Amino acid sequence: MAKNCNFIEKLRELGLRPTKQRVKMCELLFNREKTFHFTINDLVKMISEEMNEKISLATVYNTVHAFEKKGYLKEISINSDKSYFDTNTSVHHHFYDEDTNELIDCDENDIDPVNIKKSITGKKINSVEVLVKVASDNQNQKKFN
Amino acid sequence: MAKNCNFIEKLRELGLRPTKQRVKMCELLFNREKTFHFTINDLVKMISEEMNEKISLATVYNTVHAFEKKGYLKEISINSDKSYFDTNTSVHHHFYDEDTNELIDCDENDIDPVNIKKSITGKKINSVEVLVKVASDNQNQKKFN
DNA sequence: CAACAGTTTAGAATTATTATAATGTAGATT
DNA sequence: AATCTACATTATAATAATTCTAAACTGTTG
Repeated sequence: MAKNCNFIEKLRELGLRPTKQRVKMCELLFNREKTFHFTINDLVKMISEEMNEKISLATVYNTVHAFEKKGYLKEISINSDKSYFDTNTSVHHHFYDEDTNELIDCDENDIDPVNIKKSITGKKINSVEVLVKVASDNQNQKKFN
Repeated sequence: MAKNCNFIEKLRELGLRPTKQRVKMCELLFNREKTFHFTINDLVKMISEEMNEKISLATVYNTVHAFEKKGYLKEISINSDKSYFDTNTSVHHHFYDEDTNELIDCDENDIDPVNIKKSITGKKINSVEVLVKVASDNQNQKKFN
C-alpha cells in the first residue's frame, strides 16, 4: 500500500468500507518503511497504546482476515501456538530465532533459488518457501548437570 | 523405532514406563513401513477405531508430547489452525496440497540442497526446511460467476 | 436525509490445549 | 506375593485463541 495516509481511497478500491477502525489499522500496519510481523495480540496492544477509543477484538480479527483475503497480509505458520501475520506478502524466506522467537525476513539474495526436481501431476506450484531455524551457538558452553 | 512389536523395551530405554496406553500408541504410530502425518484428532480417532477401551484425551496429548520430547515425533506447522505431527523426525522437506490439505514428504532427491548465503552472528543453523505449496492447475478452467 | 447493506460490538460459543486432583498401576522393596 | 511409591491415567475444569451471534451503528446511495 501507499506510504501516505490516504487509505480511505485504497480501502474503497478494495471494496472495503473505510470505517475509522479499518483506516486506523491501515495506518498502523502499512504506513511504515519496512514490512513487519505481528500476532493478533501484538496488534491489539498496538491499537490500545495508540488510540483512546478501543477496537473490538472481533473487529481486529475480521479486519486482519479481510486484509489477508485481499492479499495485503499473509499468514505465517512457524509454530503451532502462535499465528503470525506478515505485511510482506511476497513469497519470501525466513530465519526463525528459536531463542527469541523472532522471525526475520530474508531478501532475495540471502538464499539461492531452490531447485525442485519433483512434480505432482495436475498440480502447479504456488509457492516455495524456506524456513531456516537458528539458535545460539552454545557448543563451547558447559553444563553443570 | 523398530518394525517389530517390542515397544515395551524401547519405552523403558527412553525412561518412559510402558503402560498399555503408550504401547498401543507406539503400535499405531511406529509399527508401519512408512512414516506419516497426523493431528491429535486423527490419532484419537484411530485409537477409538482400533481399541475397545478408550484412551483419555489428556493421555494422548501427554504421550504425543513425551514422544516428541524424546525425538520420536516432530511437530509441523503448515497452517495455524491445524497442528500436525510427523513420525519422520529427520530434517526434510514437504509438499502441501492446498486443495486437499494433504502433506507429502519429500525425500532427499526431490529438492537440491538449499544454499544459504546469510548468516547471523552468534547463531548456528539448526534446520533448513522447504515448504512447497501446490494446488490444482485450473488455469484453463472457466468460471460462471 | 432516509434507507439499506455492510460493519462493529460485547458477549456467548466453540475449539484446541493444558492444568488439576483423585485414582490407578508398573516396578522396586520387602 | 503383599506392599510401597513414584509415575501415569483419567475425567473434568480451566485457559486461550478464535469464531459466531444478534443488536446497534455507520458509510454510501439515491
